[in-house]
Amino acid sequence: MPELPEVETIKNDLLPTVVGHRFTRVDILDPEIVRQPGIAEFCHRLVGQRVEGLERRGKYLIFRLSSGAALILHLKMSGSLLFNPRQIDPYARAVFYFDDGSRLVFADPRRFGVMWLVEDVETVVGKLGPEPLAPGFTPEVLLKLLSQRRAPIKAVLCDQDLIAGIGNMYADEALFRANIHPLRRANSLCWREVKRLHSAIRQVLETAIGNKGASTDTYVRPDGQLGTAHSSFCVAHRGGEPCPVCGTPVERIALRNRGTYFCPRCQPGSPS
DNA sequence: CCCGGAACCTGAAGGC
DNA sequence: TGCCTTCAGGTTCCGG
Repeated sequence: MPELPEVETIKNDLLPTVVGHRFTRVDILDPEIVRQPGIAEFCHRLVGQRVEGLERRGKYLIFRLSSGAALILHLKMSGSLLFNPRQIDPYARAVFYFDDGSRLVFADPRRFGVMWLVEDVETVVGKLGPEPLAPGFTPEVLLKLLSQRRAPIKAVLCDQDLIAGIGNMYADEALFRANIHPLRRANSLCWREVKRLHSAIRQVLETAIGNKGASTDTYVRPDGQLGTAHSSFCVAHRGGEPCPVCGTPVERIALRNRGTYFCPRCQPGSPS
């Protein structure tokens, strides 16, 4: 599942290969993947544009174009970007061709992935909360966000309008490292817990970026390599396995229809 | 506004 | 072998 570390890795991998090149052709194989504008206009306005920059915001990937417009991609749960793949991917939804002969394939088995071509990036990413790795994201900022919510802390961490980029797996990992039960109400955390959580969020995300993302499911890097971040996960996707700290079996509960993994001994307490 | 649940989608994996 | 259920989960929509 591409979350912040996976999208950051894809951005870093693609940066040297696409920046400075022009789109010469775009094939849309699944019309559902284009959210805005219509397909014909999307292709027409993209072809001929040079990529001036590549950025990440939350889980969104943003291609800055020479016209001033931007191509924005969201991989959702199962999307991947493949650069010059050897074989045709059976789940290819769109193919971009560049002026140096290279091509970029947007593949997505579950068909949730989407793209926009917009003049103003803010119309797509405008409601996102702060970047958790930006200097301005301090423990004080986190405390303020959490103090306004009484939903379970796990659900709040995954809310993109509050903090951008954290998804199911990294929320579980951050809460484990901070020794906080996922069902605790967000506004019940004390200052020490907020500081621990702030530090845990940054550690978990930075470590995962260093490991080039987590290949738990369909995620691959543009060159086809897998990320290795999942091998150092403590609880995420590890139901029944022993906690690496105390040996207690990792528990799995459902929260908002999402698997939530935690250690009942290292993350004690329940709601309230 | 806040919160929780369902829906969208499809393949893998496990049970019987 | 084959059918059925569960799991995976980012985002959006809807009802309370």
